[in-house]
Amino acid sequence: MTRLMVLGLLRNGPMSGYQMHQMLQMLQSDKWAGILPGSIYHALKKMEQEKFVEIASVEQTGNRSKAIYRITPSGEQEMKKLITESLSISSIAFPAPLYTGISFLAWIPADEAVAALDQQIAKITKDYEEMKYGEEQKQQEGDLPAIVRLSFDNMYDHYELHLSFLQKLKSEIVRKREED
Amino acid sequence: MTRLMVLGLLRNGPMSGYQMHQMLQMLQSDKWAGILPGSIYHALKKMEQEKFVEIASVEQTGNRSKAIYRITPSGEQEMKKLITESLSISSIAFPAPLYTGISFLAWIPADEAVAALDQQIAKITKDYEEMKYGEEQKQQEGDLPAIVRLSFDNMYDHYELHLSFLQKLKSEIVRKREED
DNA sequence: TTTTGTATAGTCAACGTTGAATATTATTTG
DNA sequence: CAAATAATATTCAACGTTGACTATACAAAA
Repeated sequence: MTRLMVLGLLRNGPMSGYQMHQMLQMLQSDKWAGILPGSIYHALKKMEQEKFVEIASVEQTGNRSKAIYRITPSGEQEMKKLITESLSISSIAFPAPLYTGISFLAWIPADEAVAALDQQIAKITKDYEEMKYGEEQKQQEGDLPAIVRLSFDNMYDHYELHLSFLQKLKSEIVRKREED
Repeated sequence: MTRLMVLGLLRNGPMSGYQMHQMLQMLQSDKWAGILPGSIYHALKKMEQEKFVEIASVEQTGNRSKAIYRITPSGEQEMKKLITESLSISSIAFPAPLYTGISFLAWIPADEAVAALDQQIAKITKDYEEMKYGEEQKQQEGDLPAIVRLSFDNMYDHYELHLSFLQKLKSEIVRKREED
């Protein structure tokens, strides 16, 4: 996934690893992709060996230098392969850490569980609102392509599904505590 | 997550790495947790060094031997810490590979994209049905605790949300192709 | 103008995951 | 009963991720 992201970004013109990192932050794709700088540089080094990318130039600023990478023809082939792959594999993702925690809920006091869930709810709610706000801004710069619209809506659906699940969990824990 | 799973399993009595692997498969938790044998053995070795688990005994079957691990008191403390952690961190998960593929959809022919999505739809549909079937079986062994019920329902919601998203994507790609 | 802070640009060791490989025992099939 | 197949039990090298660390350049404040 990191590899596809890197190749995809380079497909719109040469750039440095640092620029990629900045771009991912601007596009909010750090929210769902979570690609850290280290992974970008690693992917660049690796794909340079494999001849999928190459250094186009090295820009100097005083004593500091940055490497500008470019995608190669065989890199473009690889990119197409990765796109098809990423569409065909199962991308379904479950909140695995939460499920694991739930499996062993009985081993901690109900109060602690509720407090922990409240922390998560707060964090997700904040992310959700930031995303909604960030998108309203974009809305004003003309309307988005239908597919982008669909993807954003899907992200919102995920936030809503997850928040609703967390709330139900909390209620059930509280209900059960009252029961005893 | 692997660590919590391992400690949690050991909390119900000593067992071997191989038994853990089998148990995860039986509980369908391989569906959402996706913990491979290698990770289990690695976690056991690591946590043995950290004194969270220890070898309770070594069983021999002819020439082959298996190690039975047991959780230690400090392992139980660690487990509680990990439970709280897993409930408090943000567990929201997006279908990142799919989103990445979508971002670069324009670089492959629409037909290939649709074919790839169809593959994914087939796979997910199959998983979804297997899960539904597997659960009907359990249903008959008395009803499940409310929290388990909630978690299963959440898994179904995830399957349905994802399938619906994939269908919408397909439609939009087809619509756009017709448009030209 | 020096210091403080922040943006730029990247490296690297430690860590966990993956999947192929290994080796032994148990079971089925011809 | 021999051969093939499956189940048991684990190892390990290759790989990617993480996050802390380094180091330079630039801007702002004191």
